[in-house]
Parts: sequence; structure tokens; C-alpha cells
Amino acid sequence: MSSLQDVARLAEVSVTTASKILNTRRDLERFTPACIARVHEAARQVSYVPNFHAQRLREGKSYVVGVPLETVYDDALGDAYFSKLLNGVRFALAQAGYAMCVFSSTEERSATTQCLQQLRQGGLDGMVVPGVLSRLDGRVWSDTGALPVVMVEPKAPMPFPCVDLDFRAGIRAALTHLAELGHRRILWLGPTKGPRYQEFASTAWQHGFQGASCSLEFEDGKPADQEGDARQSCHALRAYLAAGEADFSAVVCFNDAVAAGAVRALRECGRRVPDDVSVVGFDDYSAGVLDPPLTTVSHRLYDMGHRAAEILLEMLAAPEKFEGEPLVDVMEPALVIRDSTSRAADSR
Amino acid sequence: MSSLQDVARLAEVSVTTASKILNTRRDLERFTPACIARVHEAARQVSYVPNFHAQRLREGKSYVVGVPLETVYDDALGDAYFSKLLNGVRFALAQAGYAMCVFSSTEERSATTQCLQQLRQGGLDGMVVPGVLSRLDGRVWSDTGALPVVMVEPKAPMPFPCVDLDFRAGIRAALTHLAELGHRRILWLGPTKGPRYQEFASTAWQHGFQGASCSLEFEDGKPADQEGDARQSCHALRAYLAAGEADFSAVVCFNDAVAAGAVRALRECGRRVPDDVSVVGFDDYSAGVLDPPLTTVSHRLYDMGHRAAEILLEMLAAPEKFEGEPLVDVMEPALVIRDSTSRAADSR
DNA sequence: CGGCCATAGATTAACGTTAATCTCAAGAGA
DNA sequence: TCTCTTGAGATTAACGTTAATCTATGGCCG
Repeated sequence: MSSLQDVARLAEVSVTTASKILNTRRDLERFTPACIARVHEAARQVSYVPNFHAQRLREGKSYVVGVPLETVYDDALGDAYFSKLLNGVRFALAQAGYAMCVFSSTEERSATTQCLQQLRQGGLDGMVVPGVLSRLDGRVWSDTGALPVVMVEPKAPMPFPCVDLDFRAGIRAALTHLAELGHRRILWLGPTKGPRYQEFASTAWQHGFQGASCSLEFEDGKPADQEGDARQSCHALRAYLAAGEADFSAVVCFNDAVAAGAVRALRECGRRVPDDVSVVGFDDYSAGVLDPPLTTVSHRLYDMGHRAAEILLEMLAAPEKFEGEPLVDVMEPALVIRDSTSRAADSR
Repeated sequence: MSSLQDVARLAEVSVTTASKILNTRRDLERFTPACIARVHEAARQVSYVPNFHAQRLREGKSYVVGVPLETVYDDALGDAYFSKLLNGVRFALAQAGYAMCVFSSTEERSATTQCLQQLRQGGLDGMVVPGVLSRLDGRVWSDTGALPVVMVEPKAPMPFPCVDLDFRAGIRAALTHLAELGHRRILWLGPTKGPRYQEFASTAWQHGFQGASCSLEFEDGKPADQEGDARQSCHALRAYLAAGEADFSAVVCFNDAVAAGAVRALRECGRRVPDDVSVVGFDDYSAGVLDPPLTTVSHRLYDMGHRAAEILLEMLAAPEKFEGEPLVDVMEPALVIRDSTSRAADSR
């Protein structure tokens, strides 16, 4: 590890001169070409690289943004959720020359706590918080009002800007799509009890789903267990069909895993997808690899992460613009049409 | 931002005293309780937090490890791959008090370049490199010999420790499982032309797969496009069956997406899975949500990431142990048995 | 009563960088 | 010849922390 001092000594100039020539490039016109060349040559010889922490300390800025990930979903759903979100954050930051630092919870301290600590210490310039997690540990958020933090979905009580998703618009898009295909009797399939329904979706789903004809509910199991979801929904729908209920030509599902279960149940009961029944998923985490590839409402997590990072960067550039009521940026989900929906049989 | 100076001024002690009492806690027995209390009270009043970069500069250590992610796979496969890998790295590091910083490529500079730069600058203590990517930009790796870097799969020519996966053992496990179920005629289904086959698996597959009776090849499309994989393998197997080839009771697939395509083709041709034909996937990225849930060879990426981080931490603690020939840590894949394999029909 | 030691801290120097100010010599202008 | 300017760089001080060394006071012992 060589420092400017080594360079300066070798080039027989002052440390400041070396700094100006090698790093800041200010007042370059004030040095003779010979001097500049000497400094560069010396830097090469001792293979000088500027010290990260010294520069950051001096500048009072880190160019790093933190993202806390509590251990909540350790499965394919969590993979998809966080991976897409983090990709969005990462690329937006990278474009602006920032790095992204991801924090995990340990036995002693939550990821959010660690992240907030480094933020206060100046090791991070800001923070993007997947909001699903932000409600864990409410006390962690005391005295954080003025910190540069952006939340992602759903809107939390903390007074930070937030990027949210309009679930209702997503469901509306699904219903509109089905209506255009001639479907009139639509079944809603998803958990309506259990922790997840409480947490995520209660009002959004309820309001968004008023257009459905009927709804089939099943008890939520472990939060976000995809295999479990698929099994639950398969059982529920199979029982429903076995009971002779068949007054629907399309199913809208809570997520892609539930949709996968629905497809399985329909098949087992001799209904073809999409020929006999159309199925729409939600999230677009696994929809592409299912059979048939699912029409689904995309969560657009990449875009949400990207947008959150953009907002954070704006906050860092101009904090005064973000005083007052915190910004809520609502994104529209996107309907991705694949092969699990088609024109209703009775409207062909 | 208050500093030790502010605290010291307010508590009427020297800066060093404040440092010892608040941060290092060395020589604490040498201060009167009254003094200690005064310093703590002052720290509270000015809400002191130690400065991150100043501490790191002083200590000459960052407690941050970098992971470069080049933009290679921007799809569900990439999500699963990197998410699981990063989770493993993250948790291992978090346990040891390290943070994980993820780098992305920008238009100008590759993620690896950025990461290496910060490593040399002392902003990072080490680096875990998903090896799939390390071969991009060979020149980037010149003059990096002594840096604390650990690679993950596959073994690259760079002289760093590496965590690798024994693909052959994975295939062997799949074949053994099928043999135990009475299968004798096994079809290998996967790309055998195109970039991916070249890159990943050529020798591993070829050697590992000698036990298969026959193999069906299709042209590789875009690297790692899951939907594409499923479509390709579905077409290939459908054509194969349509041509009257049916001399197999089990299929071992290149990855889960290929297996999904295989299941689809088999179904379309009236074969039930697993009753008529057993199917084994590879990777365990999406195997759980497919119908039927796939028996698959798990890539164990979480474990690989975890192990890589552990090795890196050992390197940081005792660099001298890692001189000489770089360590290669080979992990055994794990066979995950789900519902797509069953006893061969002709052996029941 | 002088020397010695422990107590309770303060002072100094250093980590590596940089902004602001300062110096010194040469040349220009009056 | 004397002042003024300009060029080319050096010095100083600062960012916030900490390890190593130093000082001053008081008590104890011989």
C-alpha cells in the first residue's frame, strides 16, 4: 500500500502536488509538463492507488447505498422478489457511480439496524428498504426522520418517500383482459385467511376484485411458501370442482404458484388450460417456465427498485425538494400475456 | 454530524479519552466513574456516532467484501442463481461482522473492474467472484495474483481458491436413483451444441453421462433463457417421440427448464409423468413449483456461496495458509427427490 | 523529606487525502 | 532600481479516529 507520500518523495514534489496531479486534477495548468510526468512516473513505480477511506473521509461522502434484507422468504419466491428488486436498485445506482451494499440479519442484530447504523456513521449515503420488511421491529425506526431513505412497497407509516404498486390496477387489468376475451364468470383464487393476506393484500385485493363473480378461499400456510401455495390452491380448487361447482370460465390467482396449483387441479379434472378455462397469475416470478406459460400480472420489481434508487439519488442531490409530505410514487403493474388465457368457449 | 471533538469539548476531557471511553473501551479502568459518565452524557447530548471512514482508515480495514455481478443472465435463471449464491455469501459474512457490497457493470466499466479497483484502494477487504463471469475480460485479471479473492464455479485459470461443484457426481446420483427405481433405459436431454454447452458442461456432462442409454441433442439458443430452454427441449422430445423413438423409461435433463419442456412433450404424447416416464431435472431453481414437482439435482448455490465466503474469511485471517497451489473445494450436489420419478413400469 | 510508584488523564503523532493559503524567484513595467 | 505580477509549487490545517508516549498530582515508604 503506497500513499501519496511515497509518490511525492520519489518525484521530489510535495504531497499536495501529487494529489492534484494524480487525483483531483485541479490547477493542472500550474505545473510544468516535466513535473507532471515525474509524478506520474513515480506513481507508476510505487503502483500508487488512492486510499478509499481517506478520500471518503475527506469528502464526507461514501457513494454507497445500503439495502437491508431481513430473512423472511428463503425460497424461490424470495429469490425472485429480492433478486429483481436488487437488480433494479443496483443498475440505477451503478449508472450514477454508487455501489450497493446489502445487509443481512445476524443472530444479534437485524439487517435494518446494521444498515441504519452505517448510514448514521457516514458509511452509507442512503438506504433503499424493501417495505415488506420495514414493519418488523418498529422501534428500529425511531429517530430516523431526516435520513435519506426510500421505501419500496407497501406504503409504511414511516415518513419516507415510497415506491408502491397499484395492485387494484393490476387486478383490473387482468379482469379487463378476460372480459375482452369474452369471459363473464370469473373465479378468484387465493388465501383469504392467514398472515399473508392480512399483510399484503387485504384491501387492495378486496377492492380490486369486485369484478369477480365468485371467490374461493383457502387458509394461508407458511408465509410465502411457493410449493405450499401450489398445493393448497390445487386442493382447494379440486374440492371445489368435485363439489360440482363449475360456473366459471376463468380464474384469477393470488400469485403464480397459486395459478400453477390451479392449472394442476383443472387438468386433473379434465379441463384444458386455456381451451376450457383461462388462468391468470400474479407476480411473474415463475410464470414463464410453467406449463402452459402463464398470462400474469407482473409485479415489475426491477422497475420498482430502479425507481426507488432514482428517487434516493434525487434526495441526495437535492434534499430540500423532499421536505414536507413524503412522495409516494405509484407504479402500474403490467399484464404479461402468455398462453394460459384464450377466448371464452361460449363466446367463440 | 458530531465528532469526538464535540464530545470532548462538552465533557471537558481530551479527544483520546472520549475515544477510549466511547469506542475502543481500552484502559477503561483508568478513568473515574464520574469522568466516564460525563463523557457518555456528552455523547448522548450531541448524539455522537463514530465516523465510519475515519475508523476504517485508522484500522486499515473495511469489513466489506465485494461481489461483482456482470450482466449475463437477466431472467429467472439468473435470479435464482445469483440470489441463492448471494444469500450464502451474505449470511456467512454477516456472521463474521462483514458487509457485502454488490457491483454492477455500467456502460463504461465492468463490475469486476470496479470491484477490483475498490479492493486495491482498500475499500474492500476481499472479493467473491461468481466464476461463470470471471472469464469475461481476461485482461482485467492481470496483476491480481496476491489479492484476497475466492471464485465460485467453475474452476478458472486465475490462481485463486475456488469452490466448485462436482457435476459428474450429480449426474451419477441421478442415474443411481433411477437405477434403484428399476430404470434401465435412460435418455439424456440437453443442448450439446451452442455456447452454453461449451462453457459449462462439456466434459463434465460427457463423462458423467456415460451411463445413459441414448441422448437427444438440440441446438442451444440464447445462453440461459429458461423459456427458450423449455420450448427447445419440448420440440426436440416431441419430434423424437413422433419419430417413433420410445425406448426409454426415464429422462435426465440439463436443467429444470429443459425438464419442464420434457414433461410437456411427454404429456402431449400421452405419457404420464412419473407413471410412464420418470424425469429428473438439474439445478433446483424452479423444480419445486413445476407440475409435477420435479426430482432434481440441486446446484446447492447457497452452500457454495457460504463456503466461498468462509474461505475468504480464512484468507483474511491467515493469508499465509493460502500460499502455494490454490485450494479447490469441491462440493457434492444433492439429489432432491420429489414427484417426477417413480419405479419403472416394467419392474413393478 | 526525597524518591518511587500508581492514578488519571493529556499530548503527540499518525492513518491518507485535500482546500486554502503562503512562498519564492523570475520577469515586466514605470 | 523598485514595485508588481505571475508562475510553480510548498506549507498549513483539516477530515475523525487511535496507539504510544508523556505529565501532573498525590500517596507511601524508608
